[in-house]
Amino acid sequence: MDSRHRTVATKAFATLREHSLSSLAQHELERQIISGEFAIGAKLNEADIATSLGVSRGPVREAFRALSQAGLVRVEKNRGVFVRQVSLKEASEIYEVRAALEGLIGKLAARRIDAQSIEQLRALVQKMKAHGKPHTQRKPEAYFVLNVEFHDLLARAAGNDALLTNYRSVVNQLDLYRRATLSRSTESIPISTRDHEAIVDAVVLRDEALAERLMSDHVLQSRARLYLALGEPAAPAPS
Amino acid sequence: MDSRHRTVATKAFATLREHSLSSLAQHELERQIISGEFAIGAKLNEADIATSLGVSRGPVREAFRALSQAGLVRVEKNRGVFVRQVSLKEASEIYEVRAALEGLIGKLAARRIDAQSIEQLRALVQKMKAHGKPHTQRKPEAYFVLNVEFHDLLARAAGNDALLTNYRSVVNQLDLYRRATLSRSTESIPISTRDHEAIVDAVVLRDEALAERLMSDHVLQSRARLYLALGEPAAPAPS
DNA sequence: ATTTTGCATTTTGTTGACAATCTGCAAACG
DNA sequence: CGTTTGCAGATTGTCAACAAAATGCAAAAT
Repeated sequence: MDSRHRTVATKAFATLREHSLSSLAQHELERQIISGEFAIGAKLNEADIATSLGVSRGPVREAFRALSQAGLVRVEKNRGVFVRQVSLKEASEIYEVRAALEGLIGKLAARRIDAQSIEQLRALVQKMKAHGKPHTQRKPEAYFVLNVEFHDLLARAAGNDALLTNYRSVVNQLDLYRRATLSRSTESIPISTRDHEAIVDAVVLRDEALAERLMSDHVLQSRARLYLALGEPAAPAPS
Repeated sequence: MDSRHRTVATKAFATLREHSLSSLAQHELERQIISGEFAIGAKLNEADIATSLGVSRGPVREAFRALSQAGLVRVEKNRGVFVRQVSLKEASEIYEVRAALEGLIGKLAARRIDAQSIEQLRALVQKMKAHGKPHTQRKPEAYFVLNVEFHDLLARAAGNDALLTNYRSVVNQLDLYRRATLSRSTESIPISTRDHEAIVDAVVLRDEALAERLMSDHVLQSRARLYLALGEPAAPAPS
């Protein structure tokens, strides 16, 4: 037997041994929702999804329940499951929660980040800087990915699993709103990059209070830019 | 037919019309877990629970998935579902997240609380004060309930649904730890009551920064008292 | 022409049955 | 005596069938 094939088979075998079909379905659906393979508000048909995943409806229904609790889908009894629509008001509220969590991430990362993570942060900031230069016209989508990685790296560096879990859940829900409004491009790359450099500096200097404030403000400024881009009359009252 | 019976039947009918058996099972199991009807770490047998709820195993399995996402149970493939055990380390991390959320709750409540909620807050504080007086020996359990209501009332007054949802989830998970260690009595009623009065004052005066700081510190002091009661050598480094 | 009614189809909700896995214990083995 | 092996029972994982509800559409009624 070809060892390459045997390896693949072994991996699939190991995966099925430790994960149930429900959890596989849950993670695959989460990936598809976040990556945009389902439209916002789209109806998720149990039978179709079960067929496409090669399982029966039971595991799919279980996955739906978990995704509902995670805030990624909305369940209507006897009507179906839909990719969650996040309204502007909801997004604004979620941004406030995210700002509080990111503040804590900044504070804890400044306290606990290690040398390797600092290097990775700096490398990410350099890559993002390149995207800000006008002559190098690259995809804004690529910048968005780098930005997500920057924030997730800091969240991991904070060394608090409960915080990391809550943070990721909140970010996922905000992504639903961003996708619905195609407002990823409201990111102002030069401003965002300046923020990121200041944050890295504060973290490296172990200035917990500064890192906390910079992170929180960074998120609230994102929210403000969002309102501005939408031409909304007024953002929520400033703090 | 007795109108009293008809009313009961109508209510049950209406409930079944809008809620699926899975969501009913989910909420009932959540109630039982939080109220302590299941021991911490206890194994939840699908068939037994299905029988006791009068449904089949399907809806129970769906409820388990949601509860797992909510952090109330732990699922082990082919082994079963268990009431989540929260370790001291995890509890400490969750406390940090809660402090950040409560800080935001304080800030937003100071901004938006209405007169009625203020009255309810003050009534709760008065009730809690009565429990602190030595001559009136009442159950510490009763104080615990009032304390929960105080914090939940403030969380509602913050006027941010995403914040409220996250807050309640975090509090539920901390309750699992408190129950495991029987550490509800580590609450120092006089200190806690002084904190509460100061918080209400700050909120009523619309001092957002002060309310934010008081709420956050209040939670972190609870965590510190927890470490003290356990005789742990050192709480995490102060901020 | 618009609304309403009734029916066929589709989709979801729930259940019971079957397959796969784990657990506990006892017998066999070294 | 301790370890291993091999059942037998119990429990979980998955599936397919049935029941209940919603949807879409066409025919009938106003």
